[in-house]
Amino acid sequence: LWSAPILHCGPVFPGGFYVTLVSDPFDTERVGGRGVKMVKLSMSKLVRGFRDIFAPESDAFAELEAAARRIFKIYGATELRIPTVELKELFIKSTGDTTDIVQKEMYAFEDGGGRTLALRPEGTPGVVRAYLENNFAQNNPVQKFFYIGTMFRAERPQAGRYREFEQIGFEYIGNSSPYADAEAILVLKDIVTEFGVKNYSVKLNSIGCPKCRPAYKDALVNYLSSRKGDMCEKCCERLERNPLRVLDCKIDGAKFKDEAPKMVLCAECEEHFAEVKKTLDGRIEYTVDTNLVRGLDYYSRTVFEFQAGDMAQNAIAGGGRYDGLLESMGGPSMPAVGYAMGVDRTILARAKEQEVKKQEGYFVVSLDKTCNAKAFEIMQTLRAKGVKTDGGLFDKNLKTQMKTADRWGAAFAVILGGNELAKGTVMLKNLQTFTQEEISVKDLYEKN
RNA sequence: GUGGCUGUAGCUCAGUUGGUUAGAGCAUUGGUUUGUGGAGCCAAGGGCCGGGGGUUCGAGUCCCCUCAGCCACCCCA
Repeated sequence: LWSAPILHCGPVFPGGFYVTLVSDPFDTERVGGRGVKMVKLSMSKLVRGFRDIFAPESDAFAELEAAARRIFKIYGATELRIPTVELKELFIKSTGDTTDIVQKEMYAFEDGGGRTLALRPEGTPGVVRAYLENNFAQNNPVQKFFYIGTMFRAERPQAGRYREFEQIGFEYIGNSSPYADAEAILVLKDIVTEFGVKNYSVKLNSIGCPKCRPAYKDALVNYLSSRKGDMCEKCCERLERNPLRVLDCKIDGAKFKDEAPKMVLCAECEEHFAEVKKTLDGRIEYTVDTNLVRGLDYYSRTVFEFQAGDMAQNAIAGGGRYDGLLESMGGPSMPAVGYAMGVDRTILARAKEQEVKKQEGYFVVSLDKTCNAKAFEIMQTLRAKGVKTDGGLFDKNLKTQMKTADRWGAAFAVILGGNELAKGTVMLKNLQTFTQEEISVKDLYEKN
């Protein structure tokens, strides 16, 4: 018993106390005998990096998800719902065992059956696993999937960076054509536009394939090793794990940029990239950024990133081609391209652009008890017509009801008092222009 | 994960070299002698001063620990 962890037992007593067994029998605070302690019940707290999302932010989530579903449907993509938990090794194999995501940000745990599982840190591995496991490669190889769900990474939280965050992802499997790359980028653009983000920029690059990248990587590592003395500590680490990142270093990356060997794409990659750019020209504004590198191991050829906002976490979406991933996971050789969009960051980007609160619908006000029944009837009739209608605070005074109408964002107040009730009319007040008119209830219904 | 800043009412913030019962604005609730909100007036409610420990006659204030948020790094969406 004494080695057991703290056990809660028994009911909560008045004053918010409950009895608990503690593992240390010599606990000095014990009150009820050996190892038994009265503890003040404390309000459960939100876990760091996790959060509650209320309206209007929760509305924005629903809006973006709806916009994405509309656009994906137009592009012929189908929704794939993947599980939140996978075997940990899936992420090690696919995301890459050198990435920070796998090395230190995964929520991994052992379940009761001795399996080592992990909360998904990204969606692509699950989608690919589902594709392979259900043998799409044989039966119906070309697939356009999208998914919507929250991901988990144990990073230090910051604005636009949470430990549980939502991503909307797109994976186009089985098409090696540069048009597939363009399609992935354009479907993303259409969603961002549909949702209403205006100020964003698109960065594009090609990081080559297993034919041309290793040669470049070797040349770069060679060069950088010779310059190790000029590098910051962190870059020396980067040199081991992800040498391309050294050129991005804010401390002294610029020193090497000009001298460092340049990426030379092989003929096939060059042609592919040229075709992608040609297809995008005139359809989307973008800039080629030869320093754009993805942090995940599986990318090849085309990589891209959508950026918006002024904070450090300005990447609202990122992705690229991953032709080698399926084969490296034990599947057939199968090309693929995809991306993930950070829902929170996209919403944040739009919120900074527009702060106008929109007013819509009716708020029904009743001035005294004799009018309440009729007022409620008006509310339900408008609702039956599909019009956003609120109200019902009939016990409150007029001032409070009007204030509430304003606060809840109604466009019109429908005011019903004894005079109107007798005549079968209402006062219809436009809350934006301050004007009002008396109209019959019948007219009110017919307007909607 | 590393470094810096912050934490007092629902929100934004005052709070003096440590000293009575911790304040303001906005918000909320009620009233304004009975029908009009987004700047009228009057009144009221609302505080584990993030949490724990220490120093002291006395801590919102000083010290230590801890939790959380923000910023930068790191990384990524």
